[in-house]
Amino acid sequence: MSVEFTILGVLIDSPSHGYSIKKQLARSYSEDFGLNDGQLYPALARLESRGWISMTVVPQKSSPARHLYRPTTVGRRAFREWLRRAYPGGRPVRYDFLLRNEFLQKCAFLSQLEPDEVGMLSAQRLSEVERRLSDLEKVLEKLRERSSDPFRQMVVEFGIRYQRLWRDWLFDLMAKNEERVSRPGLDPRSDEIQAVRSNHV
Amino acid sequence: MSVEFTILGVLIDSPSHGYSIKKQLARSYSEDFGLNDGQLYPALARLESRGWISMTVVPQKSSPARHLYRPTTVGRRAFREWLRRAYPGGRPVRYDFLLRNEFLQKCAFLSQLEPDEVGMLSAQRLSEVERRLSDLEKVLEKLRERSSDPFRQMVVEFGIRYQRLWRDWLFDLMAKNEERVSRPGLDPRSDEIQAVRSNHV
DNA sequence: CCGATCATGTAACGGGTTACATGATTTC
DNA sequence: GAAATCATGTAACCCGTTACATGATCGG
Repeated sequence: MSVEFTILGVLIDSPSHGYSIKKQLARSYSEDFGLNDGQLYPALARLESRGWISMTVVPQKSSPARHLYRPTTVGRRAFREWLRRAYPGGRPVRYDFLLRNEFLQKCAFLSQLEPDEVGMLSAQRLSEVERRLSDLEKVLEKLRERSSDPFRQMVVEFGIRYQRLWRDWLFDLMAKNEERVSRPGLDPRSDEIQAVRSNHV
Repeated sequence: MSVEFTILGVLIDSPSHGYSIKKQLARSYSEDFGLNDGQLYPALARLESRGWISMTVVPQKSSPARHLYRPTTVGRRAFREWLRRAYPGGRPVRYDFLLRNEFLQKCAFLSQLEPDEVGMLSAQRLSEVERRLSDLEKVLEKLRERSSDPFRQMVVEFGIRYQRLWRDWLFDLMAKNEERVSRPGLDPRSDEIQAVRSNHV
């Protein structure tokens, strides 16, 4: 269900073909928003079979024909319902941090590694974060120049703040890791031993 | 692959049975880390069939027998390799914000709704965020009392900062939304019309 | 007696990821 | 001549989610 609505939304903004949807998303949210083909084309097919969009073939001279998709009335209605729909009361919206992020997953077990190994992993992650941060900052600037939809700007703004959160947090992590070096005491595996000794359950 | 390593890591800390793994994770990361049964038990089976863990049945008086899992030597080695493994150079680590989060997905299209509808959705999301924030703060406090692994504390710390990011960002979003009320000008659908008029591609 | 807790799983479905397959045109 | 861009898709695999299925004990 998830990516489908984004695609539908883009089509409501302006009818277009698969390849162009990809481009639009990359342009508004950074290249890393890589909507892959194996997701895009089947999603379009599903939307069509559900009657939410309809397709016309537009032949091109000197390049494969485009499949131009347009939202139907039913599709527009479904989209608006989705937009308005609040999350039904109790539903927890599962862990939206931690999972899906390998670094955080690893973090929980980092005391098993030597401090310098931890340092290397963190440094690597940091450089990735900074690359993304500058990407997104450029994207936001462009959106501002075009004075595009303020809510879309806010989405990118979120991304920027998210990268900054990572950056600051990584600095703190590295500091914690340094502390471990200066105060040795515990060798990397001591936690494990303690835990095993302590019990199960 | 993803949850499997977390499970394996927990088993390396201390051998235990499925149900207890669930509990441990809930305890260290908040109840919202709901590792569901349909994920947990098959994952254990896969880990076993791969030879990374081994199982012994431990009968209980007055409750179903426990299946106690222990990491094997191969399993420990695989885990350490995973821990140490840096993300192979180029791999982009797809969009880790925006997707998987319905609210952000919706945000991109929020100008299609009336300001008060946007207000309601944001307020709802905000209350969810605050609930989580206080949950996680309690978790962190407990971890500190037990003076548990500093890296695990950092994971929860990340979660807290993440919720705070959401909170602050939602305030800004609500402010932007208010601005829209005071300066009417654009009716909710004007963007759509502009876009359609402007062109496709 | 009811609901929570302990304890195990399976089945069906949907969706994301990667890789494969094709082929013309444009740019360096 | 090679690589990128435009343009479409399919197939296989893995994984996550939800719901179903079972059953005993314990506390209120």
